[in-house]
Amino acid sequence: MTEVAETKQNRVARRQVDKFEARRTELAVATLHTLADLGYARTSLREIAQKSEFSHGVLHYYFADKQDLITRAVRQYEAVCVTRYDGVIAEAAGVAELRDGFIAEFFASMRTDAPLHRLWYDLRNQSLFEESFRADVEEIDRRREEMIWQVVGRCAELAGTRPATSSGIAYAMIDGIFQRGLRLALAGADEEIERLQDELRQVVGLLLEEPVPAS
Amino acid sequence: MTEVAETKQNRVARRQVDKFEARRTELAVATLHTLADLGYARTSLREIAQKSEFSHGVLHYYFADKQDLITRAVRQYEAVCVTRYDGVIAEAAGVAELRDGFIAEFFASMRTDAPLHRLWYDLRNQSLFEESFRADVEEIDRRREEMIWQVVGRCAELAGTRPATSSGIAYAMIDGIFQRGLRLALAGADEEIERLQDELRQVVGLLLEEPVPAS
DNA sequence: CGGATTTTTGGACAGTCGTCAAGAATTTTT
DNA sequence: AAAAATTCTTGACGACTGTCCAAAAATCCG
Repeated sequence: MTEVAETKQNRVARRQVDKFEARRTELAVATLHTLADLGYARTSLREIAQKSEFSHGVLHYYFADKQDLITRAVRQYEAVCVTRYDGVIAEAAGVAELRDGFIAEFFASMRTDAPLHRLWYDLRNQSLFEESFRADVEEIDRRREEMIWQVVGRCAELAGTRPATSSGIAYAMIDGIFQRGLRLALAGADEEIERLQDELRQVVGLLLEEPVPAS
Repeated sequence: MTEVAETKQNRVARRQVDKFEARRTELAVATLHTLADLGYARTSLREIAQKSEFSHGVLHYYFADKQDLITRAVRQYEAVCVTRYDGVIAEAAGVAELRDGFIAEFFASMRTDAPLHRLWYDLRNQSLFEESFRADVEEIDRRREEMIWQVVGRCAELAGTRPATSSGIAYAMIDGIFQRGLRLALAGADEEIERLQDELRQVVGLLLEEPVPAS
């Protein structure tokens, strides 16, 4: 009996926990949108609440403080951001296909999720001033580097050669290009983006060593 | 007589204007230091005044509002930042010398002026959220791109070849590498910086086309 | 249904912010 | 040295912030 009662209690407890967690992610999503719209400096709890369907007081029912809420939102972002090229990597059969698929995805997300990306760079920079996010930001940055490195590594594999640079440098350069594209996208400079896209194709070439001719 | 009196008035007026301008730059410097220390989000007028020898009220005597003050500080930054490689470019006699001089300067300023650089990236990102700085930021970014392009161009010249990329891409990639180095520097990861420095030498090579052998 | 629990609201709080203005302090001019 | 113009300080203002809490509302459960 006790056991049955306990499992029942457990079931109830679990359901409540799930509900609680669901609302937490719901509010974290609203937070992410607000941050993407206004930037870190201008985002207040009342603005966040206004983007959700609740009042500002509820945020302290589900989160300890603003820090806690934003940290959660940042982790939410990670899930979205780091699996972007997995499909292309798995499916592409040749270097050219992988390169072009990667670039297509690269620029598509640059345009579609522009506000979210500018938030990422905002938070990464913010973490250079405050300790608080640093751990999470560094974790996400590591994942992003891995992601890029998988693309470059697979490219090299398909081309029968090796990457010309280290993982860190490759990521740094491609990230720099992404930032530039993002700024162009937010400025609406479409034709310049076209040019950038063409040039990125060449850069991917630079990142691979010349294949050694079979002796 | 009237003319003499006028020139005297003019002299007085000019002296007052100069004094006024001198204090403005003095306060703009204090603003720049505060921004570099705290970041844009945390910088308040009272904090700025505390870093100067005046009280917070004086800021509104010399500047219309916070916007005005920060804009002035940003322009102050530009003057410091954009002439960094001029000496090396002018003096270097060969590719290797220019490349190594550039890289030395690159990493020296990354370490010495780390707080100022993280501020630059903070403001550049901030301008993606607010209209206000955008014009000034874009102007500075253009100057930075030119600066890098002069280095790459001169390298190519000395090597008897051409740059392998456009100005925009070269800047984007090198800027990405700088940001990575900056993050490492602020984290105190000295040995990783060493590695990055070595790798940058190779990257500069990648930015130049292979010299065409004389036919 | 009716009591217990969870969830949500909306206002109050202490603090900080940018801005401003009245007047003290200082410098300049006569 | 007196008068005039300037530079600077100080305190106040309204608005906004994160946080907290009492009470209303909604939900759950016997």
